[in-house]
Amino acid sequence: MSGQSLQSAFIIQQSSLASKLSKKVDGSLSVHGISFTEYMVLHHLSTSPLITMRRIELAECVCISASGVTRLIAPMEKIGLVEKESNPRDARQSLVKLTKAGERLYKDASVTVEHCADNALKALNNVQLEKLSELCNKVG
Amino acid sequence: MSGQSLQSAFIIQQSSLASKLSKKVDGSLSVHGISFTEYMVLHHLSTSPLITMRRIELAECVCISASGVTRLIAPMEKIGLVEKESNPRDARQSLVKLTKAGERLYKDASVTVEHCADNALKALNNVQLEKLSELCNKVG
DNA sequence: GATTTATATTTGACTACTCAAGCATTGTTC
DNA sequence: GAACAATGCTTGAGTAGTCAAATATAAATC
Repeated sequence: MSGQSLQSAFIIQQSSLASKLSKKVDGSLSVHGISFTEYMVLHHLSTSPLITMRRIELAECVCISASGVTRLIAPMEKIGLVEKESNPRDARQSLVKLTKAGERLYKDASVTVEHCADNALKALNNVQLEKLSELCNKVG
Repeated sequence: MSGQSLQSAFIIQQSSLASKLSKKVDGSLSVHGISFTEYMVLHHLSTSPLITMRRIELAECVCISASGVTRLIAPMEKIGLVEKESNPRDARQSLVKLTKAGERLYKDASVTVEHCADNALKALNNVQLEKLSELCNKVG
């Protein structure tokens, strides 16, 4: 038996768990016509003070590349979930702002995500979940 | 302040953490010429009793689709990390078996993954990591 | 203030998947 | 044992990203 370190084992476990969870959430969001990644954009925008973010900030938050943001945002803009704003102080930037429609969709989708999350995490009580979250927070 | 449930918040936190961790591991594995997904295949094969698995089992373990396995395994077979075997009892099956070279690469890559995992998880001691792992296990 | 360097974004070419359809084989049912 | 359904796998077409190069603007340096 070649012993595997606790750390390696956790990395593998975590990757598998994340896959399963994100597929669940992604599936549940399909009724709203958005992916989990798009939901993440709406989430980060709506929790941002001016419901507006730079594309690079979004990339960082959503854990994708800058070009990934460009390609992700384009269709969201087309269907009116977000709109482009420019920063008068810096013409390089292209700010992304949540629209009213985007905000509405985010609220609706959040209900779905909550149901899905509750269901996926029903094996844990609130104390356990808080502990888990705290430990994850230490890692990241 | 629209309160977000503990559950939703965790799903988002977890997804972001998984992204970061898997990118780290993936990057570290590049010196061995394999991706994290390919490492997962080697891992599951090498911990399997006959170092041999059906493609559908692999798909399940690695959390990708059956066609994903087909496309993933093809180049691994070409470079000799795994080989195809057939099941005399069921001609539909195409078994995947770890080769000696695959085993060697897995061992080398595991050292890298351990270093990477140790580094990524250095904020947690063993007790905390065990607790974290146990809680994740309850979820999945 | 001209030149160089750094930053923000987009684009082209690519990779790593996905899903749905197809094919071969096996199992079931009558 | 013939017909139908289910299983294991592959293939074609599409999607969601990646990276490196290009472009535009801003900041720093001389």
